[in-house]
Amino acid sequence: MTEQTPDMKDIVALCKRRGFIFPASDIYGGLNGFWDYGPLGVELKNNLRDLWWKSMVVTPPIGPDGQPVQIVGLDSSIVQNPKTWEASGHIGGFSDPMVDCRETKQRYRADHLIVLIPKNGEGSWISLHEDSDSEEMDKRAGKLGKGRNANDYEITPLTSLKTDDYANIIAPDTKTPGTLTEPKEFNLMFHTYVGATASEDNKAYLRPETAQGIFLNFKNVVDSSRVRVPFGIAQIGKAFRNEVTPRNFIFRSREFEQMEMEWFCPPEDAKKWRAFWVEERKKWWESLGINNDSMILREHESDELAHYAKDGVGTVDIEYRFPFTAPGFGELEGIAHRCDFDLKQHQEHSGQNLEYMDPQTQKRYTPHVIEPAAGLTRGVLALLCEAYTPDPERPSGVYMNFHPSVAPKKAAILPLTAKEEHVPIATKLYMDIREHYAVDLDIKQNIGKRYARQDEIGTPFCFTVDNQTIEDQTVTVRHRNTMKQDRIAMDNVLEYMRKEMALMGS
RNA sequence: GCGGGUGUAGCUCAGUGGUAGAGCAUCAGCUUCCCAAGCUGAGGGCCGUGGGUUCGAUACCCAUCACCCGCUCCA
Repeated sequence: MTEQTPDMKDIVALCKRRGFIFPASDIYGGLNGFWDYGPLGVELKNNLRDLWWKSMVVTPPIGPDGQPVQIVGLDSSIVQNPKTWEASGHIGGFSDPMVDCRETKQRYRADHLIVLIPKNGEGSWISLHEDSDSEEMDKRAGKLGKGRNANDYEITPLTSLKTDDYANIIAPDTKTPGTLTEPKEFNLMFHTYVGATASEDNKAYLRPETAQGIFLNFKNVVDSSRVRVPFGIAQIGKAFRNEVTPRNFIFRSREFEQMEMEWFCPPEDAKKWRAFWVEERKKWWESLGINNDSMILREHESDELAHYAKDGVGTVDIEYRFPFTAPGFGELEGIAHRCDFDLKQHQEHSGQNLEYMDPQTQKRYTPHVIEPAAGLTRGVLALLCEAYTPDPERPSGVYMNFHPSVAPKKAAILPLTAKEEHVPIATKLYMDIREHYAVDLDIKQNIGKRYARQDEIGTPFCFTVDNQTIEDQTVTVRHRNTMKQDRIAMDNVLEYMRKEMALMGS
């Protein structure tokens, strides 16, 4: 690929101009971290959503044993009993106390700072990042403690100190004490109140991930659907995170949509299944037209693993080279080994038995979970970025190279002129095709303008009715990417589309 | 949340202390048998919002909101 990385500004502008994505509550000046999907954006998003559902629930992949794997769907509510989030660790772990340095304007996670307290009680206390090695400690101690070294100090986590002591603490990137602010809580979960009165008793949360709804329903699904481990439960839905800094268009927004599948398997098979799902998921993104070179697999370092994945075989991210991360990559999907953390937690907090009884071996155990969790809205962004293709050679200057399976419109039916003879034929063709595919009928303005418009919204095919159509019932097919034309029988348009779309998809 | 930048038509932008322009888009008419987004015309903005200075603010000052970049964050 020799093409340049497109500029995010141009993509955002096209999204607004053509009705893919608007700032949420635009007429009131927008709202930080929220976006609305316009007429074409919702088509694109729904296409992606439906393709995921199909690949997971309707036609799940063939497993290692040659048989299709078993996955069922679910749609759980956004607001759950708040105990859910205590059990999941989100109430404790999803809020990080932060301290700011007034002098350097740096911000630190309070639980990532350590403090050196002089053993003899004299002099300032020195704070450092917790991962500082002894060399750095000696250096800071020497500089700020007048020649002392780390051995002259006690090491204490900042979080165990009182805020009264902060006046005597030197922030990690300064020389004078007393510049640290007191810790502020950043809870990333939105909360609300259930019922008419607002009080702590009926406080509830908007889910920060869809996954927990699946774990809450594990027992219900097992008891009602004849599934047997290994099997999966899939869910698509909105999730909410009160991000400190929403950034990069829809990449990190406060309201977003996830496509998550929890795959329950025997603990000893976790590794095998993780490898299986990584492979499957990567193939899936490729099948939607995401270039293989634009994606990488990235194994999480042990220190960045989430609390639920600490003891497992690890997490792999499928990352895409977004224009704002290039030449680096940003997360599109994570495949995590959540171990038995969630089921165990919910079993403990709810008092319900969530173990699985294997009908063959008659053994009870808690299944382990492999979780392919993809961002639907991030997927939309990746599709937009991938499709955006500047082309100075054509009138529109740009076209959206969507894979036909995700394109909001699969074809446009165009009478070459607005003359009486062309319009009724085109209209009839449109009425036939729209039963099968999302298509546009566009009559107004000259043909060049209409082709250009379809290029900008990424319509793969245009079928044009002209004078020859009247004589021999054929139409021209104009291809978006090449601008080349063929002529085919009007009766074959549907079949042609089927064939071409399969071809482009392979 | 901090620092810097930006905010003028649907989009990209110009502009001035005396209440606004271009290109593209949109719409209409014309033209057109294939990219000729060609021709003609029209609609559309109290210049992000709220204050202040001023006889007068889109312009200067303050605040606020949104977006962009960098921190921070993203279990």
